[in-house]
Order: sequence, then C-alpha cells, then structure tokens
Amino acid sequence: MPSSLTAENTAGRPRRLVIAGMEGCTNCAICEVRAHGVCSALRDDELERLARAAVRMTVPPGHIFIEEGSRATDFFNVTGGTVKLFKSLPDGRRQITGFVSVGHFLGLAVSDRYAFGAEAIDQVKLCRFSRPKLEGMIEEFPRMERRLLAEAANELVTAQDQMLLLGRKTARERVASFLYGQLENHYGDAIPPNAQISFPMTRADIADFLGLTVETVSRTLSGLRKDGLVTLNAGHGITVISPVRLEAIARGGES
Amino acid sequence: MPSSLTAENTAGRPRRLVIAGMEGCTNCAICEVRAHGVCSALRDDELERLARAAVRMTVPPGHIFIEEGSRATDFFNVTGGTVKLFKSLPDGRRQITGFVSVGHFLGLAVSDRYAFGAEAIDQVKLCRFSRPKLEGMIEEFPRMERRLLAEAANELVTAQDQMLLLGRKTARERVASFLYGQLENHYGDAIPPNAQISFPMTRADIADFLGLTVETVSRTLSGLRKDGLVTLNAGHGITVISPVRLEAIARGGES
DNA sequence: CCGGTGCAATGATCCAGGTCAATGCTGTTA
DNA sequence: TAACAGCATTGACCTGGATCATTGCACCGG
Repeated sequence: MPSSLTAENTAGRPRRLVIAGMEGCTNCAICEVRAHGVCSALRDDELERLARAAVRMTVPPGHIFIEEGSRATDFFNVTGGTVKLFKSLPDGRRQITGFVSVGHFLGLAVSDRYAFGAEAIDQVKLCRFSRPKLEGMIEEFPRMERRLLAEAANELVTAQDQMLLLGRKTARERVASFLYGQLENHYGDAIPPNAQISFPMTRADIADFLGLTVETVSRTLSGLRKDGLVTLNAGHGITVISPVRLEAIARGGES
Repeated sequence: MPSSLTAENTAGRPRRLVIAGMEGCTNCAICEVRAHGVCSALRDDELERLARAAVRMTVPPGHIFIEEGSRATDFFNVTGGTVKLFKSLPDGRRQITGFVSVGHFLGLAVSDRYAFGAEAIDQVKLCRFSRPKLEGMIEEFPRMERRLLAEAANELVTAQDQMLLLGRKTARERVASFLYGQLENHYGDAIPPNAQISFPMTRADIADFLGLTVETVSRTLSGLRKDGLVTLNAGHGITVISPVRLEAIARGGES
C-alpha cells in the first residue's frame, strides 16, 4: 500500500483553521490582481459592487483554510502566495490535486460541501466572497460567469493531464512534467536554456502531487542531475539546463 | 515502465473517423434526453431555436469521433450509449479520463483543439452543435451557461476523486471504487444488497481507467469473488453481494 | 559555538503490481 | 461442430518504486 509521508502532519499535529489577518477591502479597482482572476472580467463600476461583497484575508504558511468536507460557505480568489489543494484517505494517504497561485479562483463545489481541502504553502492572501453574495454577482454580471466557466474548463484540462501522469507515467516522467510545468508558469512558452525556477513547496508536497514518495522524488531529481539535465541549487531552487530534453521526457517521448 | 495492453488497438489498426449515421433533428422538445443534459435548462421555445443548431449522429462501437489534438470545431451532447474519453502518450500508453453516457456534455476545450480523444464503446447517439452556434446559444440563454458551469464543476469534483484514486489507492481499492461508482450510476444512493450491474466496457478499458493492467484488474476481481464480495456473471455482469463492504474498501477504510 | 529540529539525500531491502506466457471461454461464421 | 477471433483468466517471474534506516545539511535559538 503506497503511503504518504506527510500523513503525520495532519495526524500528529492537527492544524486549526486560524485566520490570521482579515480586513475589509473597499477598492477592488486598485487590487494588485486586477489583471488576473475573476475580477478581470468586470468593468470599474462593477468592481465597485464587488468590493462590497469581498473580504480580504491573510493565511500563514501551513494553515488549512478549507477543511475537506466542511460546509462550502465561501468562494476565494487567491491574490498572493501559493495554495495546495488536496484530498485524503482515512489512513492519512494524501493526494495534492493542484497548486494554485495568484489570480486563481477556488471553491466551486457541487454539493454544499467542499470536496477538497486547501492549505497555505507560504504566506497567502485571499479575497473571500460568501456563496450567496457571489451567486448574486454572477446573476448580475454574466461576464463573470463566462470567466468562471473558462477557468473551470481550464482546470478540467489540467486535471486530465494530471490523470494521465498519475495513471501512466513513470517516476522520471512525472518529475520532469512537474519541473516543466513550473518552468511554464514562470516563463510562459518561451523557456530559455538554463532556466531558473524556485518554488515554495517541499519534496513531500511534490511527492503527494505526483503520486510518489519523498524518497523517489529525491532520487529521481538526483538522477536528472547526474544526467546533466538540471542542477539543484540552494533553497528550493533548480536550474534546468535543457528544457527541451526535459519536455521530451515529460511527454513520454524519451527514456 | 507501465504499459497499456490496448496500445495495439491504436497502433496496429488505426481507426478512421467515420460517422455512420447523421440526420437533421427538427424537434428537441421530444428528444429522449430532454430531462437530462444541457437542454434541460431550456424552455420549449428556446428548444425550438436549439433544434436548428443541432445535428443528430450515430457512432458505431470502437469508433473515435473526437481525435486527440484535433481542431475543436464541435460540441456534443450524448443522447445514447457510452463514450470513453482518453489521453495517450506517444508510445501508446493510454489513460481513460472518464466514461460518459446519456445526458452528458462533451467538448469544452480551452484552446481551439481538443485535449482528449473520445471513442464510442457501444452504439452511441449524439447531438452535435458547431462551436460558434453553441456560443450564440450561450449568449442568448444564460440558463444554459449556468448549466454548463454546473456540469463543469461536477466533472472537476469527479476528476479530483480520480486523481486520489490514481495517485494513492491500491489495486483493490481502485477496482472497488470503480464497481461502486457503477452501482451509484444505476441505483443512485439507495443501493440494495446483491445489486446487479452490467457495463459495456472491457477489462482493458477498466484497466486504462484505473491506471492498472488487464491482468491486475482480472486478478483483483477474482480476489473480490474469493472474498465473497461479488459474483462474476456472464457477459460483463457483476453482482455485488455487499455494497457496504465494497464501499468501505473503495474509501480506503479496509484492507 | 553548540545542540536541536526539520527537511533532503542516500543506501539496503521488500513487495504490489507489471510482464510474459499459456489456457479458457464464448460467440460467430461456415 | 469445427475452427477461429477476441476477450478474460491464471500462473510464474521480474522490477520500479515503496519501505525502513541512516546520514547529511541548513537554519534557528540560547
């Protein structure tokens, strides 16, 4: 039975749902993520109304602000930091279904309960909307709904990629896919040789995202280093020497 | 490297995109799936307009009607039969990302290309809409967009469940999850003991859906039979003796 | 400067599920 | 009613990645 080494994080030291900072936000028009996220679909006068529905929050690293299976009372828009979304099994095995950062929307639920948990990786800033308020907004601003649908479609495509990864890729291909994905996040589609990336998540997070163990992630990264594909820098930094070869591996087109 | 035994299906005998039957549909109001699908969101007069945009199609078993990576020109609504959605790797490894049947919508794409392929498992009936036409419809009938968003949210939740399955569940848990899912499809949430199910997909399809090999699926089913949890009937029929215990296994709460 | 705490890396061993190879079963064509 | 084709099952064996154990390496507080 595969297990997750991060299990004891939850089992041993259950984290409370603590919200550190929370203040009203009166001006969405000057919001730092105006260009991204759901808000980008709105005109200035519409943002005015949005502002009244939104509450700004700051969540410290390691804290869970959406508890798996809890009542889905709110929607969130990430305005800073990185969040991991996850699902767990009763014995502590955990699957991270995605990492989301600035501009991303969070909280679509079918039933009245969240199907996943959300935990801050680093210092995370959020814009929170109550469910009824957001529903009112959607009713009023069709462009916002359009935007939501587009984001959902996007996430669906990402989810399908991840299913292919989890169901059929080797450890090496999974790690290469993860690294290449991080490259794309930073550089877009013009990735230079010797591209640098640094990400906030630990090996354990990466393992839980890729359906592997920490040890395998570590060994596989060492393998890529020995093969001259990457260098491992201080902190969580990595230099990808040949993004092209990395992508080939990620795609499953190379051993 | 894990491999998919269905690889030669594509490699050896590439299937052409053949559409067997195709006729105009003039009356969506009497459509057999009126109660399900996107159409259920519309009033009769709206259906009238929908009818003019829709084309009915029949696709024979085994035929691919959406080619992975091809131009996303159409949207489909499944009105009969079962479709498998899949993604593949260059060497033929394949992951089935979902089975969709009557009422389900199909074809949401981020870019202008489909990110997945779609193949008919049995005789499949479809309602086809051209992309621009559907976009017009959405513009005109906000309730249809609402419906689409709801379905996307639903699929997202299902996708997350599947990621947990593929990343962290054992073979036994995966097969139990699949069977239990089939039970839910047939019976809703009131599943009686000794519930019967029969599904159109082969062991190879199940394997590609669960990230396993045909052999492991076969052995695991035999294991469940030996443990008195199921009986394997003729054709693709299975009787689930104890749905409660099956669900416990599926949830990861039992060895 | 030292001891501690929390990752990360590496080594040794194990095993769940993959691979390879028959064998069975069922339906279909002749 | 035989011969074939296409799954499905079962067995024997192998291996990629999991498990268990140790060591290394920062960064922090005293």
